[in-house]
Amino acid sequence: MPKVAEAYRDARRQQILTAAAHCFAREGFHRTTMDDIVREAHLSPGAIYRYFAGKDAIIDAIAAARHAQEAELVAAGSGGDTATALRAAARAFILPLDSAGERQDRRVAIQLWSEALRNPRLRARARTGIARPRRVLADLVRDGQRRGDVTKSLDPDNAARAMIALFQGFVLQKAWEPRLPVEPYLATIDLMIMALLRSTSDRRRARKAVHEK
Amino acid sequence: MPKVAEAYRDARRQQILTAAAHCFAREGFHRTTMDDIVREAHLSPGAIYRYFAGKDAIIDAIAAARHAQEAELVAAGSGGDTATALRAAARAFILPLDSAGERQDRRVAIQLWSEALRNPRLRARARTGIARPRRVLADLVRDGQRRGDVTKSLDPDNAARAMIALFQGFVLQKAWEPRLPVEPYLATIDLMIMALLRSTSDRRRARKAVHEK
Amino acid sequence: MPKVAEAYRDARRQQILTAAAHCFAREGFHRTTMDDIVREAHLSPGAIYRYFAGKDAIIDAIAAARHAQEAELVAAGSGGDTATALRAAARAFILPLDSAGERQDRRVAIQLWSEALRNPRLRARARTGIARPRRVLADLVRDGQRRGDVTKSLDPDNAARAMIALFQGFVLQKAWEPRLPVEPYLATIDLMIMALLRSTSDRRRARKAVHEK
Amino acid sequence: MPKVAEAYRDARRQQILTAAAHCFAREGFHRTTMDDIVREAHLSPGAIYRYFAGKDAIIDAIAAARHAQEAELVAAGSGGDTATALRAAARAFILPLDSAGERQDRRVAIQLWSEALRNPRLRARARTGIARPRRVLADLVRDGQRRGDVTKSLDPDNAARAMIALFQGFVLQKAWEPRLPVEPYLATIDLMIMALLRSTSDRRRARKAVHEK
DNA sequence: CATGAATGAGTGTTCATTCAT
DNA sequence: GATGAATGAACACTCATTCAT
Repeated sequence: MPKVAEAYRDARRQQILTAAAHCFAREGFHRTTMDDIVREAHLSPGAIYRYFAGKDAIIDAIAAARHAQEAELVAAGSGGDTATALRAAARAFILPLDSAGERQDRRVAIQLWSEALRNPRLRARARTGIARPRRVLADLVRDGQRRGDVTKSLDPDNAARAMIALFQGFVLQKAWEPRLPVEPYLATIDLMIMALLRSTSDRRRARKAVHEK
Repeated sequence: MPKVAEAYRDARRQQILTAAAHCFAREGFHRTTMDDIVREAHLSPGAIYRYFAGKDAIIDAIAAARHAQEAELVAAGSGGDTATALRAAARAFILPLDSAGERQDRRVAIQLWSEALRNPRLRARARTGIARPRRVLADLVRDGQRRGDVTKSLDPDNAARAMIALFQGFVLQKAWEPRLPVEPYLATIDLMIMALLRSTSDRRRARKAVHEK
Repeated sequence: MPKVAEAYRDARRQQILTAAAHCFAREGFHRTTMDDIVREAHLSPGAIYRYFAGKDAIIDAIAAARHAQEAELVAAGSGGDTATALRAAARAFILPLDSAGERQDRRVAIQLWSEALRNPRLRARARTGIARPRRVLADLVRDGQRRGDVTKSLDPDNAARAMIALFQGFVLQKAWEPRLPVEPYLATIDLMIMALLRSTSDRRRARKAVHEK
Repeated sequence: MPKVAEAYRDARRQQILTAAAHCFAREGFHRTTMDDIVREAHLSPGAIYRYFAGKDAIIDAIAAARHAQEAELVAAGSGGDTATALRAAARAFILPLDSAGERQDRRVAIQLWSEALRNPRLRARARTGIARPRRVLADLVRDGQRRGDVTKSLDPDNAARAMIALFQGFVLQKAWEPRLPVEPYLATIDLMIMALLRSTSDRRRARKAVHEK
């Protein structure tokens, strides 16, 4: 396996994936023909089949790339206190939604949600793709609970699910209404995070105050 | 336009829509052929085209039915104080997700999310289908703010968006993992609602306490 | 066979034929669906099949009606000398081509020409439909030859064919260019007829003159 | 655009057109299925669609080929005196009608007449396809008039129309009765041509004779 | 390795005709 | 007789994939 050849292969693969992503975002998986991708990638049909087993393999590779990218995002939101970490995570995911590239990728992602219902491979990817962020977020909640920032009554895993849902739902809503502003939503999420944290600390403070009386 | 004939027509339409929904949930819009629907509905191709202009019209009719049904759900969650109303709404939407029928419908709904990206008619349906619940929820928040149950700093519309997102995201996660239990998630949402409300009342109480000093 | 019922039947048949002719002229045989005819005739599909065995039977009946009508036209052009009779025939056929009704019928007729190529029944109708006019015209030529108005060297049957061709070709050209004026063409045919007649009489006169010298 | 590839493409196109023409002559446009053409051309459905956008495009290409071929025929009949030129033109068009290949093409042509009624593209082709021969023939008549061979009272354009009609009508009649002999018809046309020419010269001669008296 | 012409099963849809009411 | 809902074979066309060059 010579290094050069491998780099060449990767470049070609990337070229195809980029072209395919464009087409998919524009027309959807099923309305996009292999010929569309061929044209967009400036290649020949035969060439594409040297790099991917078929249309499904391309979709799968796109899903893989997406999840890899998301894993990096998750890693970013770490360090600091609970509130800071959660808010950083929210920012990391939601702010990019206003960039054109991300918007395109998210249109594809929504289609992957749908495909995952029928395609076991994609479903597995979707599940594990979500598992990692969920674990990270749940750990953050657990940390907060240990520090006393967050109520013990909050189930870390379902809280993580909820945070992810806040993101997924907004991705969807923004895909349907691209001009939807991002900041107010982010502010709302911040408020929710703070409410969850403050409510406990307030209570603690309140309890403290009572004790001090 | 005799009553009987109209009722007959509606019954046939429903028969087709039910069959189509089954197929769509099982195989997806694009992998479902008209012939699949024909077989499932125990009809002939020609018969179907008497009632729907084509496959797209069937999908559209399913979307319309879905949104009509959802509108009813929203109406249910009204009356009582802010917390009760919000929790009722959450229950109304999330609890049914464990029933087989709803699960099937939600699989179709997720595909509609995806289709709405490219199909303007469906996108319009998606937007208006979400607009009504959003208004109801936003009004609930506004009511809470008027009563002093909810911080003024919470933007009602974006809070409503967030609550809808909490639902949409969970629909998605549950579609990928059907055995995912519903109650813990609901409990988590309850906690979030209470946090938002308590935090303000706590603060008020805290402020009061300060004044009383 | 009661008279009333028979008249009723004929009226219904005519109603269907008229509707069909409209559709055929507008859309052509093959693009016209039975449903089009049903709608245009304000009847039900079943009703039509009580009067005609099928679409082909309707086309056939239209062809029959057309040829019957043409047979009447031919009968009109009789009596008087050769030139008068021929010119009358030309007028009888060509002048109506400017009327809207005839234009519609001719559009249908041209399609019948085409159908006759494949449909033996229609071909037989086309042949016999043309046979009668041809005989009448050929007889006219023969009369002229007997009177000495027309050269003996003119084959009566082929002369008749030529006259019919002059009509058929013009029907076609006018169908493609509906605004094409009819009179100049008629004048041209008149001139051709006169030329054929004069040429022989002139020659005779010329011969006479030589003899008289 | 390499020469070889272009030649290859043209050969394939021709192969399809030939196969289609066979089918159309045999069964008519509408009774011919794409599958018939596919079988006749020894190709696959997909292959055909690489070369033609659809059935209509094939019909259109056949019409184009036909008119191109006809344009060549017209060019042939030139030079010499009026009578010779006209008779040559008549021969060029009518004599081939006895060959099997031409007979097949004419069956298709008659269907094109019919299609042209509803298909604007084909109608345009029919009109311009006839316009050129008409101009050539009209010019011939005009030349004759200038030389004094033809009466000034003959309208050149309508005379040309008449000659074309003589051809079109005969094409039709021969399509219905393939055994119809060609020569007697040609002889009849010759006589008509000579009558038109002689009548004027005779008259001139007659006038001369009167003057000489 | 690359090309792109060819494949052919499969798609959504139509429409002449039938027949229970 | 009349209706019009239902039939289902047939159609034009598509497109993921292959493979000779």
